[in-house]
Amino acid sequence: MPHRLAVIVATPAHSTVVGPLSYLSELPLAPGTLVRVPLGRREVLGVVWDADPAAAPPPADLAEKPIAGVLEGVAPLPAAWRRLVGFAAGYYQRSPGEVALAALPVQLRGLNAVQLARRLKRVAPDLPATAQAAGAPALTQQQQQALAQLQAGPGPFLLHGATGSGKTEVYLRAVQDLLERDPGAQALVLVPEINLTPQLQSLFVARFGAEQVVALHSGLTHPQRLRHWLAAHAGAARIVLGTRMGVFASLPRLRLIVVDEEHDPSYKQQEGARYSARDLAVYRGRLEGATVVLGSATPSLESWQAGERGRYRRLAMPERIGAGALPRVRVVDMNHQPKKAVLSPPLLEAMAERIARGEQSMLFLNRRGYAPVLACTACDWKSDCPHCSAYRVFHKIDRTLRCHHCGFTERVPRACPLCGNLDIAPLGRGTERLEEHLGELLAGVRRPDGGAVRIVRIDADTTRHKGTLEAQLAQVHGGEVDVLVGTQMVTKGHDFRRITLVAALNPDSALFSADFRAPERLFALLMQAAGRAGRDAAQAAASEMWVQTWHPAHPLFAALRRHDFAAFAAQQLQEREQAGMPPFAYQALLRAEARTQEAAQAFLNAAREAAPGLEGAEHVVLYSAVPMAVQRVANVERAQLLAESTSRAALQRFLSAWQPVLLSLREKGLIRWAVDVDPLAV
DNA sequence: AGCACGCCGACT
DNA sequence: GTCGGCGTGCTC
Repeated sequence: MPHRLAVIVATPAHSTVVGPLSYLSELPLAPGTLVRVPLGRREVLGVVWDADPAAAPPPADLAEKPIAGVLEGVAPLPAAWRRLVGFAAGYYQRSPGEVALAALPVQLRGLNAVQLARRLKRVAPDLPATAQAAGAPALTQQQQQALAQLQAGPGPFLLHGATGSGKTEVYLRAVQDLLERDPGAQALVLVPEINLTPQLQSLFVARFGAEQVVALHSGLTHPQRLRHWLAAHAGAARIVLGTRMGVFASLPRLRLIVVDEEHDPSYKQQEGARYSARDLAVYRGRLEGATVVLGSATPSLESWQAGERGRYRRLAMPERIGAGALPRVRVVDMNHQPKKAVLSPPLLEAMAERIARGEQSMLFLNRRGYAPVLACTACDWKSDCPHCSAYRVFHKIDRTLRCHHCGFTERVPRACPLCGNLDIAPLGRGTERLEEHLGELLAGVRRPDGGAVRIVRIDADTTRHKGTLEAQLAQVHGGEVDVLVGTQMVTKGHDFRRITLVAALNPDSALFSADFRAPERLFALLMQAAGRAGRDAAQAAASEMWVQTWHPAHPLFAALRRHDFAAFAAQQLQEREQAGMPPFAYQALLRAEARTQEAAQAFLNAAREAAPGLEGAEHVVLYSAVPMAVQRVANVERAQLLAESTSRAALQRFLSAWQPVLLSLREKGLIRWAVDVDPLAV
């Protein structure tokens, strides 16, 4: 008598196939076993799932097929991993199959038994971990205290450490301590961006040896990804460094999870299953009895509030290592500067002084390209994207107009396409134009060796090719650059020792944004940027962070001047509480994409009308359907509807009850829809 | 998601 | 007369 198996496969969330599929097998197979199963006319990878005793038996007329095969040599995925996937699928309203299969290396799908056996042989042997204490610096007192509390346990911990306070060393020591106590244990260290993995990896490899450490992120080739994944899954790799996808790594002996820069929005996946790797890390830690450390100089208000409430234990490291003071913050009131000045005279003067002394400055402007819009001076033509409700950005370097939403690119027209006027002008400025402008402004300034000022720009455009970011960073570190111009990309993580002046040119839009999280992000960005300056203790005293603003009296700047995150957080949390916003309320967005805005909104309105009476609905407020901020992208109209509740559990119950209703509401013209739980931008 | 089937425009 | 556009529909 063949055995009946529940198997999950990569079915998308809104397919009519919900829940695990039922297959037959000659042999009983443990949950977590990787299998190949026939699906339609294809054969796909699946995971044997835990049988749900409450599930209805499959219908009598269902012709169950036998599985096609088992992936031999790969141990079944552990129960804790399956529970994590099951939780994530439920919480973020997707199918377990979609979550699970997205978390597995794609090569598992394609390899036959022989190829897989060959790959398995290459996975590093299961050696006990050996911490090489060599090269470990002595800990400061505050680092020792943080570490002692971590070891005393349970957590989760929120490590609130100023930039330069040595959080990374605390992570390294926590891992070292873990491996010394338990040579088979595994640690997972997450960072927000793939760019930050190489430097972290070299630190960990230097401390623990290359054979202990593997990376898991989207920048790996398929064979690398498989090899690293298998090493973690087999327990051979003791330390896994990864981006948000790493939270789903299979780690049979996971004991420690570090989420560095926990406030970073990159931890929230923005497509498919829209999970928060930080939140799942906390859940996973509880599930597996692993210590969780969330680290940041500017924690998310969600995490900070959890600290206030005692749900997270806060560890404070307010001081920079060495004598390094935090840079002095200088707020320039643009109301008192010459009209149209992009760089205020005092800032320009301060930069010129640094250049003359052989020091580096860094300017950041959150807008790449030359100018965000090109406009005709005679009529009202502007460089709209024909496919999106957005302007195309002028890139002077190749004389193109590029849409940053859909990628549509054209040569800049010689004349206005509407009226034929030859005079079309850039409006506003991006990093490209700033770089050019700066070259003119600093043309008369000389370096100590009498040479001209050297400016380098770092943004997504200059680093498109592999290796260029590293090369540009090396230029900065090597002192071959006097002024660094860039987007927020340069403010993250990179340790520039020679920079003594950092300036934010145009941060005001975030102060009055419709997005209630904009001030939080701006404060984090400015604190992060300030942290770039004065890393070298010898120069720290003279380091400065400049901010140009039209609203110098804004409380955000007062807190920034004092480097006082706690004061800023308290003020923001008070505002959020009064307005009933997260973390004092829980949100979910229903997003719809359709051929027409009407069709998108019709779906959302129907969904809203179907809500009353559903479980949890009495505790959930549904707002009106509205077009998204960028209403049309690549000729697809987008709209969304906000659901909000003061009870996370009620919101969850409601979303689960809503899902089947949404499935039945497919309007014509509707392309796709998705639920985004705990959205970052509303 | 794939991968089918299924009905209407420009080509060998 | 076919090749092929992508609009619905199904997969244990």
